[in-house]
Amino acid sequence: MSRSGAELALLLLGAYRRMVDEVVAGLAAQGYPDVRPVHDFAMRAIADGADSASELGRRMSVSKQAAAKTIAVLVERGYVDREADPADARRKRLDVTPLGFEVMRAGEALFDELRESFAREIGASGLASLEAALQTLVGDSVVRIETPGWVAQELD
Amino acid sequence: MSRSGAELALLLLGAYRRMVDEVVAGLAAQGYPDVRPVHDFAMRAIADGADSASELGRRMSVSKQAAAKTIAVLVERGYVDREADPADARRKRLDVTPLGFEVMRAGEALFDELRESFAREIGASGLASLEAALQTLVGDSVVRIETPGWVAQELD
DNA sequence: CCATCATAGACAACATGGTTGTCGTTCGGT
DNA sequence: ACCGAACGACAACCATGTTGTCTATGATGG
Repeated sequence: MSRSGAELALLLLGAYRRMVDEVVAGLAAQGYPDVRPVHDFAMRAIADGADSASELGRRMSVSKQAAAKTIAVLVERGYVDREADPADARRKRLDVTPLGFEVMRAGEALFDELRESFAREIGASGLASLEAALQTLVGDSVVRIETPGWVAQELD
Repeated sequence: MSRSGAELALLLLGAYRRMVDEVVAGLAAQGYPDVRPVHDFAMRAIADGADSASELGRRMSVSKQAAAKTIAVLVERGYVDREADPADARRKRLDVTPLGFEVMRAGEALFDELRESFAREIGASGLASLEAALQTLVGDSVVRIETPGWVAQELD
């Protein structure tokens, strides 16, 4: 084996960074500046039913305080709406705004374009085996991230 | 195409995180707590001739101030030595200590073990195609990171 | 020889994205 | 009616980066 394990890690990180950097740059070019991956991720979770900061924190495996900071950014940019929950005075209900959905759609489109350009570079079958290999290696951890019935962690 | 571009990005990130998390945990178990990837990277650069904070910053594409903070951590933990440069009173010469080399060796071994366990999971040929595909996708960006004759950027 | 410019590093302020801990308020189950 | 659990707010802190400013030193060219 000529390649080292550390190089493999750098390759994985490099490929991820290439995707994320291009999508962030693409969104910025479309008038959505400074949209970080965590913002997109949080909006998806909110759209998917995480309607409170505590719930969002559980889904993203971060503390509710960290989730609240992310939410504050999204609210400030108009991507998420935050209003009192009539049914529970402790909660502030969260909703993704039309603008937020715009960003999510634009991000998805950019990611998909990027994936298609990958397919052109390494071939459709090459991409399929790449994804299959990665799926085997990461096991179900990606699935776990997207599982709606999130397993609550020890945070808070 | 059933899979989305965003999922591909998550897979790449997940695989990277799996490697890094296991190596960090392994190093901690061997008595090197809190060694972050950036620490290993910085030590490699220092061992490779980046003997000042400014030079290290250039090689890692971060500001010299950020490099100096990383160096401060490494010095405090005894992984790097820092002493006045007799030939240039502005500089503080950097050297990786024997303890630092121990950490680097341990990290390499853990990364290589992990890569071998990947080979068991997806086969040696599967790993080879994975690496080839990633190399194609990232282009020369990884090479650029390791290039000794680093292209100075606009930082500072 | 010396004026000027570039560089090294120290220090401060700040941003981002996390963490813990504490607290008041509200909800819900016994 | 109570008490525990949960929500959100607030503060303090950490890690890792950024700028910007400053001093000391080195290098270069007239």
